[in-house]
Amino acid sequence: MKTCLRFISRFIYISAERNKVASFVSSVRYYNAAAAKTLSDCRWEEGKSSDTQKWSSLEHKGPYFPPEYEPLPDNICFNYDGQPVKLSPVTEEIATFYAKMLDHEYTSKEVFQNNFFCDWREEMTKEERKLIKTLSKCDFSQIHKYFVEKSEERKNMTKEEKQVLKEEASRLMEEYGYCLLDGHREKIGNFKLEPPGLFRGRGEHPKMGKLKKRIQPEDVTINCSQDSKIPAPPAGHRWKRVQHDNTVTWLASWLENIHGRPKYIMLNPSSKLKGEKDWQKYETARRLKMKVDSIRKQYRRDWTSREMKIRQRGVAIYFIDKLALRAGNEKDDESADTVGCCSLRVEHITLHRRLDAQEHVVEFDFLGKDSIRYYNKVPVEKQVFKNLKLFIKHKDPEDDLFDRITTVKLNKTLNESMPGLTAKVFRTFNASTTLQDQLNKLTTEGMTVEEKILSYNRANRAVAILCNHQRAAPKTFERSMQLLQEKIQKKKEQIEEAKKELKEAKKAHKDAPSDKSKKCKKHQVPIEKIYNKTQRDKFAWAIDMTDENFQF
DNA sequence: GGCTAGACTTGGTTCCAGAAAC
DNA sequence: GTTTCTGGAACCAAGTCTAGCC
Repeated sequence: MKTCLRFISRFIYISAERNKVASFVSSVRYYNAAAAKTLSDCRWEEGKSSDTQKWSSLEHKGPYFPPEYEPLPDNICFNYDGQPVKLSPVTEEIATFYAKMLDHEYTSKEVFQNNFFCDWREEMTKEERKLIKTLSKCDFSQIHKYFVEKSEERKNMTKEEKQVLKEEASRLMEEYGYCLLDGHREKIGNFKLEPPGLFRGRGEHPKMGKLKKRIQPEDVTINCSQDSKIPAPPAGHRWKRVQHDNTVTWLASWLENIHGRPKYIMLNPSSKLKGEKDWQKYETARRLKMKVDSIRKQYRRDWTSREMKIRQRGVAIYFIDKLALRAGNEKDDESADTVGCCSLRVEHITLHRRLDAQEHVVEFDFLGKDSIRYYNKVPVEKQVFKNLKLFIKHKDPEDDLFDRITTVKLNKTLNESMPGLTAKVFRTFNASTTLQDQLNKLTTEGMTVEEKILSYNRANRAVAILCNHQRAAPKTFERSMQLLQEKIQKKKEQIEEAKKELKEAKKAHKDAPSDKSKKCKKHQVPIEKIYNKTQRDKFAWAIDMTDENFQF
C-alpha cells in the first residue's frame, strides 16, 4: 500500500466528509433509530421554497471586512539590490503577501514569480517602479522572518490571551455569522470577505501569483428583503448596490479580479435552503435508479447509430455512467489544462486490443478537476472499443475525442430521458449505489461497532476510488506511516497474546462455566460514531426523514 | 446554435484547537 | 508540561448547469 501511495503520491480519500454524495445513504444504515425525530416536528416539512422564489424575507448584517493592513515596524526592512528601501503602504502590503509564502513551493515557480512581480509593479508608486525592476534583486527575508516570529508568538500565547481571541471570534460570529431567512435564524457559510493576497491556482495555473485585490464596500452588492434592516456599509463607504432579489440565495456578491467572475456570500450547508437543495439532489438520483435501465439500453443502441454525433453521445454517457466522469465543460485558456468526459482529447486515451489478459482495454490518463490525475485501465464493450477507434481516426493527439458533442447537448438528451437528469446526477447516483451495495456486502448482523465502522470505511473507500477522490500526501506522511507500522507490529503481538488468552479462557469455560464467561454484547452504531457535528447538521434532513430500513 | 454571465455545487487545502503521546 | 498528531471547520478554487442574448 505504501509503495502504491508513493507511486501515485496521493491519497485515496476514505473520509465520510468527502464522500458527501454517499453520506445520505450511509447515515441511514448505521443510524440509531432511537434518535429519530418524527416527520411532523422537522422543519423540512415546513413548506418548500419554489424553484424561482427562494425566500420571502431575508435580513443580515452584511459581510465582515478583513482588518486594514498594519504597516511593518520600522526595524523590518525590504532590501533591493542590497539596499534597504522603505516602501509605500500599498507596495509594502503586497510585498508581505509574497514574503509570507517564501517557504512555499509556489514562489519557486516562474509563472508565479512573473505574475506576482507584474501585478506588484502595477501597484507601486512611480519612484518605486523606477527603482524595483528585477524580482531576483528583491530581498524579502526580513519580512518573512518577521511573520514567522509573529506566528510563533501567536502559538505561544497564554491561555488567557487565547481566550480573549476566542471570545472576539465568537462575538464576530454572533454579529455577522447568522441571518434571518423566512423567520429562521440560519448560519451563513462564509460571512468573512476573502482577504487580499496572491492567487494560488491549482495545477499549472497560468494566473498563479497574481494579486487578489482587497474588496471594498463599493465592490459589494447586498441582497436582502426590501422591508428588512439594510446592512450598514463601513463608515465613510457605500455599497455598490442593494438589491432585493428573492430568486437567488446569496446575501452579498462581488467580482473577483483574477477571472472577473462573481463570488458570493451564501448560507451554511446546515441551512434549510441548502438542505432542501441537497435533498432534491438525492431524490433526482433516486429517480434515476428507476430509469437507469432504459437509459442504458438507449445509449447502447446509440453506439451503432448511423450518425456520428449520436454514437459519440452514447459512448460519452457510457463513460459518465460507468466511470463516474465529470461532464467536462469547455474551458478558457486562462486556467489549468484539465478535462472531463466531453473535453477528453485523443492524447488522453490509449486503446489496447488486449492488455493484462483482458480484451478491449481503454487506458485513461488525464488531469481532471483540480488537476488531479485520472489514471485507469478499463475493459470496455467491444462496440465501444470499435467506436473509439473510429473517433480517433485521422485525428491528432490534441484533437477532441468527442468533437461532435458538447455538455449542453449531452445534458439536453439526458433531460429528455428524465426531467432533471444531467451528467452530474450520475456521479451522485453511482456513488450512492456503490456505497449501498458495499454496505450490504460488507456488514452482517452480529458485527461489533468497530467492525461496522471498518466496513463503513471500506465502503466509503470504494466510493472514493470510483469518484477519483484524492488528496496530496501530508508533509509528515513518511514519519506517520513509520509510526503506524510500529503500532501495527505492536498490535499484532497483542493479538497473538490475546488469542492465547482466549484459548485458555475457552478451555477454562469448558472445564468450569461462569456467568462472566457466558456474556456476549449486541451493538448498534450510534450516528455520532460515523458523522461529526457538521455532517449531522448538514444531513439533518436525511436524519429527520429516514428510518433504519432505508435503502437508496 | 453558440456564447456568456451568473448562480450554485464540489471538493482539495490550510489552519488550528484539542486530544494523545511522550 | 511539552510536543506531536488528528479531525473539524474554514477557506476558496474549480467545477456544473441554466437562462438569456444575438
